[in-house]
Amino acid sequence: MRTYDHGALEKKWQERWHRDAIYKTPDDTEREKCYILDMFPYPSGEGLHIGHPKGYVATDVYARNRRMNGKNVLHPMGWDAFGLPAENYAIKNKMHPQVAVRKNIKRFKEQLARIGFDHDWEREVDTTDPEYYRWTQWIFLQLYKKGLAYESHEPINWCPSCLTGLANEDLEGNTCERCGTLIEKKPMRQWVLRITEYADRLLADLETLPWQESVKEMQRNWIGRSEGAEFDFPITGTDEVIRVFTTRPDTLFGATYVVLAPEHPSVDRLRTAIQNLAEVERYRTEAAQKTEIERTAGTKEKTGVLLEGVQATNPANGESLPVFIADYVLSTYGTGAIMAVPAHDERDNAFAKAFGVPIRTVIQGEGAEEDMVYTGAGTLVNSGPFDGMQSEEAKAAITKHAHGTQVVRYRLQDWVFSRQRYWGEPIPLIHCETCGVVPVPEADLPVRLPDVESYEPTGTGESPLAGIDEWVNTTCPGCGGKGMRETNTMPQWAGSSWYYVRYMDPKNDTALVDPKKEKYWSPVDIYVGGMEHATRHLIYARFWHKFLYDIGVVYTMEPFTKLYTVGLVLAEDGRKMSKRWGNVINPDDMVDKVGADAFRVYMMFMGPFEQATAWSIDHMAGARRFLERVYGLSERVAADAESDALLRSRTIRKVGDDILAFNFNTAISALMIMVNELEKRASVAREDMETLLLLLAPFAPHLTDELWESLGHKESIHCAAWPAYDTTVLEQAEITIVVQVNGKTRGSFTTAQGVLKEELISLAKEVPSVIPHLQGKTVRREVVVPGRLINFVVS
RNA sequence: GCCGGAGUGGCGGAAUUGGUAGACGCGCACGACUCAAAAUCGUGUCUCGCAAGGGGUGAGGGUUCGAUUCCCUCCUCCGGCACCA
Repeated sequence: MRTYDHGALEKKWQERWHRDAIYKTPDDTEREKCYILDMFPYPSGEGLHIGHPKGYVATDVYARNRRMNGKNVLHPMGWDAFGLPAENYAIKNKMHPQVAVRKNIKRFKEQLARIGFDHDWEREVDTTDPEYYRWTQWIFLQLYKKGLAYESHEPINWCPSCLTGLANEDLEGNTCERCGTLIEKKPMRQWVLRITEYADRLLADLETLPWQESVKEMQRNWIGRSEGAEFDFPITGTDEVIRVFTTRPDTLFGATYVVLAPEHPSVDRLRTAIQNLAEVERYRTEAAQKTEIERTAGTKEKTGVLLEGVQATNPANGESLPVFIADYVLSTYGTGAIMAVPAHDERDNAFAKAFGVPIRTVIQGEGAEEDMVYTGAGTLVNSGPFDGMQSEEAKAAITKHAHGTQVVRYRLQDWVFSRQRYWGEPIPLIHCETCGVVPVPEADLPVRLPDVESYEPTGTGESPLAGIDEWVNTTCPGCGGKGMRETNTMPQWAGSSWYYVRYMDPKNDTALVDPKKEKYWSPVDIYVGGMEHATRHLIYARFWHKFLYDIGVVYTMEPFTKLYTVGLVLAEDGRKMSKRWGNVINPDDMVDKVGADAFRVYMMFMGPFEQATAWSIDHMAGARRFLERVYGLSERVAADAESDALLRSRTIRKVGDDILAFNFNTAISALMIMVNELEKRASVAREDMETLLLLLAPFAPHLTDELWESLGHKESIHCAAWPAYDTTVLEQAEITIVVQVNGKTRGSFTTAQGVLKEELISLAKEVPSVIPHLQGKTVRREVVVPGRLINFVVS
């Protein structure tokens, strides 16, 4: 008996697949395509994490199955290599980030190769390759030209540890997602993308996507749509008008004061009217520094300052109202100003009680309790001509009456797109004293990232690029005069926002993508990656895709049709893997131990793909044992063995359906059942064995190719056709009918399919274990479920 | 607080539209092989009961001939958003 030496066997097949280029993406566009994509990895210095291969094995299995089914498969891989970790790694190890990235990519590739993936490496992309980021810059220029990229000096999130500005999406609460440091608000010059312009489409088109509900819901929450109205509250004795946003125009008569966010620009314009200016300024300064910390501490205690001498007029009833500034009103949401209705809003209520402002009930609702702030809808009271009206109706009526405007507001904020760090795509703009901001001509792209002596962030609000005079100083493309290059770089999320397009046409140097190729391959049919990208990468990519659609570069509204999120691989102790716990599992060690095939089979068998599951060395050993048994079976193949068409057909159907539905664990279970069956026999029919190998090939590509060859095949099993199941055989198979009496199972019998109801009933009554339960009883009802069961209701 | 997802043996987990709960694997027990062990193979493995039979899918109610699946109330865990007006 031969031995299953996975080391030598896997090496042999990996080399042969490479030699024969069997995974090369076909050029012809006649056949049906399948574009299956992994979220490409960040090539960190740590090497491959165990979570990576789980997703990659799934797409690999799927891709192999599709290829065997005759589809043109695009299953590429690449590197998302710009960004902070590479830069920090480079700083720490005193090497150029590009050198560090190349080194890490090499390591990742070796690790991936050992697991036997079917990626087409001719289409590899690397976001740090100037030929790649040339097009990232090109997209930025198009955004700029359409007015969707703008320069701003607003206060933004600043990480005092990473020394860069961040987008809202880069925060975890009030801390930096990367390093956990508390975020500060810092006014600085920055480039911002107008993603809010696409908020409505990003939200609406979610409905067209067959994604899992949780991801869609996360995006809905992130975008945060609310319908309401805006009203103008004029300030007495000035030209100033405060515009407020509310979702409850029906409560307008209950407004007893107005609150502005501390940063609200009206405060500056009202300086002469404000009698307690010193106090106001003190509060504003405090708020600017303290807000974030206080919010983290979780105190909801209301603070604020009355603007003495300032009165606002309620547009509904002409009432004169006091005006406050308070940090519970956010400058970034709505208009940065609210009308406060303490009777029907928890926060306004708390503030009003703390500051002694009157509280006026204007809504009476069912279930309203004493001492509780009623925030529901109801019947209007104390609302002049609108008394007695219902909330819904009153919203429109009062909006009209008080000359308000119906508006829709989003929680989503524009995408802060500049980073004050070295390792990113340079933003392709030039500042000129006469022409202002001028885009770099497209012919001059890429604007290459120059070498620099120190990659360390400066912390000054400028990137290290600002220190390279010979790079910064250039000629203005507009007037030919003196120009200075933009020194901010793009965030890590830029390159990953369109890479799936590049794979379709990776070598194109005259256009972002050849329209013919884009039309053929787009959209991505299956996209697989981590849940953590739900409100970042997946929103950014959808935004850029819609923009590319608008400018006619791509032809679909959405980039990714199906989305599967990889469930976390936990450590054996059930906790997250972490160096701190010392419970990290290294994929290389596992592959050494049991081989890539057993590793792959285990990863797919460990549980439902999208669910978090703890690693188990024992369970992985079980996967290895399973493959040993397949190996053993192959030595029992005999010409005179009886084949089992029913077993084959059942397994073919189950495995095929399960792979397409991403139910890999039950697919493997079906293969195990087949092996169990075949093992009962003294010898195995060639046809049965070949079917087993074909079905197992996507999961265990090396072993199956070896055994396939040993059966005399010259061509790789991965170029063979997926077997078809025989419908007739399945239809002619006997089925088991369960017999119940009063809903309790009392027996079963087997019969041919399609037997008439009457005959089934008489067969059921004759089942020995059923007879005693019917004796002396009257059958009141006979429930017959075709092909499944019969239930006698007796008394 | 709002929203989404999930609770099934000792463990990972299976169960078409409501139709034999616990497939498959791990572990464990016993047996075979062995001087012995490992490996391998065989048998058993939700629970109470000698058995017939009863109970059982987080808890309690309901609908139904029949509920892990549908409805109501509640508990627990995971994830997202959260002073968003």
